[in-house]
Amino acid sequence: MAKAREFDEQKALTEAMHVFWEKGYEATSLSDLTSRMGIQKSSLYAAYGDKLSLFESALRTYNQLHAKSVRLKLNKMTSVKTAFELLFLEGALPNGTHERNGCFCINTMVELAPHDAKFEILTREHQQYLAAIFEDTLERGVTSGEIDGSVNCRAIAHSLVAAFIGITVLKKSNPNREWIDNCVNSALSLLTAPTLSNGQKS
Amino acid sequence: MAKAREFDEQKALTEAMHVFWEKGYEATSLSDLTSRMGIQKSSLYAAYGDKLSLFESALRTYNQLHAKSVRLKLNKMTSVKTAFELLFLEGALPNGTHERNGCFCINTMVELAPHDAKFEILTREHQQYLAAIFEDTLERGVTSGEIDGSVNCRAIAHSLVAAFIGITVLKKSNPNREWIDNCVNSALSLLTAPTLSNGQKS
DNA sequence: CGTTTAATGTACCGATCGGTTTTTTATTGG
DNA sequence: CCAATAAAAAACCGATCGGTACATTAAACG
Repeated sequence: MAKAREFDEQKALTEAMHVFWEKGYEATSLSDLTSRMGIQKSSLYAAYGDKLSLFESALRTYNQLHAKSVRLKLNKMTSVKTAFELLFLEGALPNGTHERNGCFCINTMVELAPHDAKFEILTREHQQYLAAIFEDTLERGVTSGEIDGSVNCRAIAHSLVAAFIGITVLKKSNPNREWIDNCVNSALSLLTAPTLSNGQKS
Repeated sequence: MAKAREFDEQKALTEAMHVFWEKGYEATSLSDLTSRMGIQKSSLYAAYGDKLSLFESALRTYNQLHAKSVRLKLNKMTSVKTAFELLFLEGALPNGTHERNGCFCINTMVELAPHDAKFEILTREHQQYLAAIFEDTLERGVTSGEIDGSVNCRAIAHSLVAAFIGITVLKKSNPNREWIDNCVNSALSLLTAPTLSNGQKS
């Protein structure tokens, strides 16, 4: 046997996640990473492979944390509507991170998904996962009677995911508060005012 | 007097726009630009300044083309609802560009707006401009009787902009067709089913 | 304790980055 | 036809890029 790894692999990965999250893939240099992770380049390559595969690991870490955070946030409130309202207004930052960073997965959808099939898939799967969480939450609302049972929960979940993306990205341009409130209200209206065009499959 | 510029300044700028649009700011190198623009580095710097200011010019060009394209698309159809449906499904690519590129302005909101105040402002102003176009279109629908006169056109326009962003970004992960259709239907439902939560200011 | 073995620190790699300087070319006005 | 002038081409710049090779250190086992 030989030396054991001196640094906490998961902790350093979390640091990498924050760097990539803040700056994006291209704008992040190896020295950005090593300084924030507190390790040397050789250790980085030994533990995580090259820059792109480290990025992938960082994104997978984020997606897990994010999904857990979203699930928690939605389950915390008894009112489904209030839960979504909070989620949309605040986002779901795994830790107390700067709001301007937005969502790491969304950022990656924009930067890498169009040019790399691996990230197209990875980001799509996360959106599908979020949609499933949303759908579960909506069905909880149906069960509790808060939401009309005639609505198509899956279709609404799909729309809420897109609304979440739209609001998250829009926030990056620092629009006024009223704008965001309007968007949130419209999104929430989907679960109180089912129209014919929404309740049925195609 | 001396030599006149040999290349078409506006045409080369349009080429630069397409490169930045496809690859983003960081991933685009000067040689990417010069080869696509058909000019040398010295000409580039003389005509447009450094990389960042060329990017800014390219984005401004895009925003103008995009706004014009959106306006045209919305005014082409007599039915406001159909017009928005087409816009949301197809986006508004100034020329026959690859759909996966999405919207250059949205891409910039994600990549640069959080780190550069100039682009935060520039992208926000474009969203505001789009919202104004949307609002005009909605009011046209109210005038024609297609849309209920009690709706808050500005609030709905705000929401439609966010929905547009959400759908455009979501598309980059290549979701199934049903998903997009659900999102479009939900967005359109905003202009047929005004709920109380949406019709009033705060 | 000493050897093995892997993790770390350091020096290094060619390539390319954004940007500038210098040289060449061409055009226009006198 | 000839300066004057500016555009275009090409050579050049230090810095940094992602990635690697090698030397050093230290821990676990016999």
